[in-house]
Amino acid sequence: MPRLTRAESQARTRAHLVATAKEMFLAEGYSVTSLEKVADAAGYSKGAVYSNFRNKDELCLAVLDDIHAEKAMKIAEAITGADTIDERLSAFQKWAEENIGNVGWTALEVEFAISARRDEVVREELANRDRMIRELIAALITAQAEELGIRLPMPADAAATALLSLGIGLGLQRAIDPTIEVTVLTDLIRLLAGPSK
Amino acid sequence: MPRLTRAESQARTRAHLVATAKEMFLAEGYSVTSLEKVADAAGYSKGAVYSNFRNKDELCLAVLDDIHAEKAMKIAEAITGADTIDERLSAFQKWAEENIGNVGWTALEVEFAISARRDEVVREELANRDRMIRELIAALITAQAEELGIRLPMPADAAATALLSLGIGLGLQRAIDPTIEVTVLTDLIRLLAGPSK
DNA sequence: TCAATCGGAGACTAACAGTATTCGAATACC
DNA sequence: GGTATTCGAATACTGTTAGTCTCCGATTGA
Repeated sequence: MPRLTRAESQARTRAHLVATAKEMFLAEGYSVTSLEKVADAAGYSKGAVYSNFRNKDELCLAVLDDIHAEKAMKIAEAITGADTIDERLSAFQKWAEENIGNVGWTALEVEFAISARRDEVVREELANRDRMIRELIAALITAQAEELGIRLPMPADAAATALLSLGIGLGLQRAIDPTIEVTVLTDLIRLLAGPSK
Repeated sequence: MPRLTRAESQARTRAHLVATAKEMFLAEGYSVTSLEKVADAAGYSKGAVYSNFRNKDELCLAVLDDIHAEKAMKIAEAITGADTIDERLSAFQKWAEENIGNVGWTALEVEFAISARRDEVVREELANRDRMIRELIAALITAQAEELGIRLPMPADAAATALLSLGIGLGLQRAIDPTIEVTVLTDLIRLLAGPSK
């Protein structure tokens, strides 16, 4: 175990806190998970949290960044391995079942968004992230439609908004009633892809 | 001013509290609105709240009941006054802009759902309400489709789930970024109605 | 008229986010 | 290499909140 410099040591602390917070936020929820519990579970005190993050919201933003990076990797993997429409659809459906279907994620995103929406800085930050995701989805849709020779029944940005909204709404309802099926997502995609059997 | 019986007096207190809480929850949010502020604003003390409601969640459920009754009236009005598809669509769009578009409502529903989901009793209650709304929407869709001679591209219950999810997701994103358009909702309905242009 | 009841008041507790202060070890300077 | 400084982390503290408990006084029923 090599001796750590102050910067390295702090980075390690920060990473520990983010990892622990991620686990607890996803499992228990944002508001019910106190900073003290997170600090305890990670083996530190509240002081460690507040010298690494301005407040609880900043910690959660770091956690969400971590989650997003992970999700982006997974979805990229899922798509690159498929060529036909049907293969891509089933790859997407599998991803959706594991992610939208897994209640914790959407719940955390939504709980944080709702609780932080009164903070103008965080609200704007979240709005930007949301816009970027919608643009990314729209680009993806356009590319897929072009490649597969599909004529979309609505503008790509509207379709992207619809798809993202649907994902959020579904994930949220599943947090209340996990028996709701995720398949509606692929139903909508099929509908967008048109009557191509 | 006639002398009130004890029961009447309590009912009045309860109604005052619900009305005040409704206003404040919608304007400020659920978690940031303390019971003491609600009680104060209504001209009572916390004791009044706790002798009329088991806890904060119960008060919020009463508020949501109140809101739902109001919304149901409005949507019924909107629909009954229209005969053609286009009239109904624009009536619905108007309703959507005033309701989904008005950020407070969705935000309150979602904030409460997320915060109360750990309470098994409330969670089940919310799940039932959600199921009933989906069934109601599904019935509405079926009736409309039949009346207008439309063949739905997916089962009515899936369409209902999609529509509700879309509404929730849209309202939620609008709580973060109010520039997002509500029109996607009617886009989806047109898509469900098929190429009947 | 008087006793029982119960809606509501208000003091209290525990848990929380966030702040202020302090401690000690890694750093930088001499 | 010793000493002063810096700064990450610990800890004691504050203000606010949901929820509890006790008490008061007005309505009720006899």
